[in-house]
Amino acid sequence: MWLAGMAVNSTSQLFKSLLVTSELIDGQNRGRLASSSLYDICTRIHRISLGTSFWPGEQLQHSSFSGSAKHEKHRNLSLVCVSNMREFDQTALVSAGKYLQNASTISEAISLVKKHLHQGSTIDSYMYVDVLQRCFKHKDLTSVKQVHDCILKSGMDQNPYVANKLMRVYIRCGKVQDARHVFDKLVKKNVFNWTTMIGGYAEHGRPADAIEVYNQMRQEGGRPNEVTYLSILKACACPVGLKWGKEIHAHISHGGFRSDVPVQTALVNMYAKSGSIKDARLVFDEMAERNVITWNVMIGGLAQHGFGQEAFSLFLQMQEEGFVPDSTTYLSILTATACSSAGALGWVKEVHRHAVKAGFDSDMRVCNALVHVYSKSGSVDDARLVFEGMLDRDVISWSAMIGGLAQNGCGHEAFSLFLKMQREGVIPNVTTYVSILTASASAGALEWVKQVHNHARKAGLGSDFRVCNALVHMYAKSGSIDDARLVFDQMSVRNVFTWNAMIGGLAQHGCGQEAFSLFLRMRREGVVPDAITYMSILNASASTGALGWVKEVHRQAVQAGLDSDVRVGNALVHMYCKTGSISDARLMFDGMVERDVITWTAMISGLAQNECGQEAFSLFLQMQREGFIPVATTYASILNVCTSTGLAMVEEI
DNA sequence: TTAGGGTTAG
Repeated sequence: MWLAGMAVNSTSQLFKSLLVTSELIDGQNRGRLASSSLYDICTRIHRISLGTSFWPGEQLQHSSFSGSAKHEKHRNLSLVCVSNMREFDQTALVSAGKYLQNASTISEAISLVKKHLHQGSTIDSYMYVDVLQRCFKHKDLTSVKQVHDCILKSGMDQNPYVANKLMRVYIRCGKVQDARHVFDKLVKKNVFNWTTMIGGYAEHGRPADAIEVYNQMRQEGGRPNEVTYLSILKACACPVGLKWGKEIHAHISHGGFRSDVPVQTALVNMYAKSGSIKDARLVFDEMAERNVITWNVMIGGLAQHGFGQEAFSLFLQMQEEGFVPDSTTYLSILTATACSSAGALGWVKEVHRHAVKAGFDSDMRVCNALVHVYSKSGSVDDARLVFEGMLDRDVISWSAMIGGLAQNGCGHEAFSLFLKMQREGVIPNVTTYVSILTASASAGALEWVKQVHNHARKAGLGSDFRVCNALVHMYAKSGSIDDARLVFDQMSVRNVFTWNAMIGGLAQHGCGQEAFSLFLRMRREGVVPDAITYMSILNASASTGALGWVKEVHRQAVQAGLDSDVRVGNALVHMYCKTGSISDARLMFDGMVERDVITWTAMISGLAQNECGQEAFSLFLQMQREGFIPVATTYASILNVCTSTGLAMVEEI
């Protein structure tokens, strides 16, 4: 038996060799011993005596072994070592990684690990990291569990590398709780372990847990590094994360990371995603150095907040400053929200021109975004042009085009494309079905809705609640309230959207009583109504004409705190007018904090229909004084007043 | 060996 180049035949020799080994391990001599042997020895010593983290530099200090052999701790150490050394052979000293080189599959690698374990040979951290990396690649949870079992059996669960890789794999497989379990069991945690756990929570949208770990790290004296900050900032990049994000910002400033470009970029991103675009811009403007990612984050943040024009200016500015936009820059600027703003089409075309010039017109993701954005900004022709020019298309391309057509009143064409995509071998997913089923109502839609429903059933998506929600909505919209009800009744999981779609559908079909009873059932089943529910149920009152119902729903909306929602308010004004209580309508109208053109039109037409022509006309003037632009319905209402009463205001209008 | 800032359909 050889250890650190010495023959080991007795307890005393073993102990001597351990002393030499520890010297070799220590400091600059570390390199003299083959690393595989070193780790093998360390693993054994660790298993025997230390029970905590075993990084040689930390645990196997020279001094740990330099005391008298008579010392009980060392004596025990030696004795246990001896018993384990019986199983110790030269082959185990060969780097474990080499064993796995021949394993082509995960199961082969695991079999080798198990064989090793069974023979009592040492499995070093490299071997575990190697096999765990294979599990990571394939997101193979069953294999991870088997490897974890081996790790526990060989006592390697305290190895920081092994534990860290194990945590990462669990996180990748969606088992954050299992990662947390490994993490909690770690007696000594290094910055990698802390960061991995924080990053895991960030990846799974759990900011509160990430913050808890981050705070624990600081309390226990851990020092976050730049990667820790990147991870915790990612976790806080959501609306609830803002308050914590601000605290971390202060830690970063005090911790000397003010000029770290990735950390500062992550700060910009955190502020943008948590809703404080002003703070994002502040950090961005103060940065002395930036890179393409920094620009992309700021541009994307502005675009998502609806500041399309500003995003576009920044896009030009970055190029003036010598930065070359990449595909992400184009994706960031072409985000949906930005393009819903008025006048977006102009600069979308401008971005498109830039993308063509820069050669990104063949990038599938950029083209997908363009199809989406053109559809959103109302130019389905441009969307079609981009789509047709694409050499490669994935399910996103097809879904974006289908959704764009559906929303722009081309339901039939959307359906044809839906059939074509399948002919070309692309399998529709939930989004494709939802996209096509959110089409605007059109004549003859029912037939193809039924066919889409059939396809969904065949694809095994017939009971997916997102698809069913869209089906309820679309059946109701295309005229078959019975089919909508059939889908609704067969659903095992329903959310507020499901109830809203059904209640809204019934309301539109003049089934007020049925809508009301469904509204009551929804509440009995513990589903909390939202603004849309109240809006729908108020519309249902139109068919019942019952003022009592409107007042009751109004009372409940107040209780739920939703009466201040402009959509609910509009429906209340409208319904009070419809049921003949113009005084209640006016009371509601006057008390509204926020009004839009619909509010004004509802009140004006209510007054007009209830023979209050003069009042309607003065409200019509007031509306314009307050900066609201009347729409066709507003004019129709007010012109009705003029014709019926003979008021000489027509010219003024 | 172990952690890592931005990214398209609904």
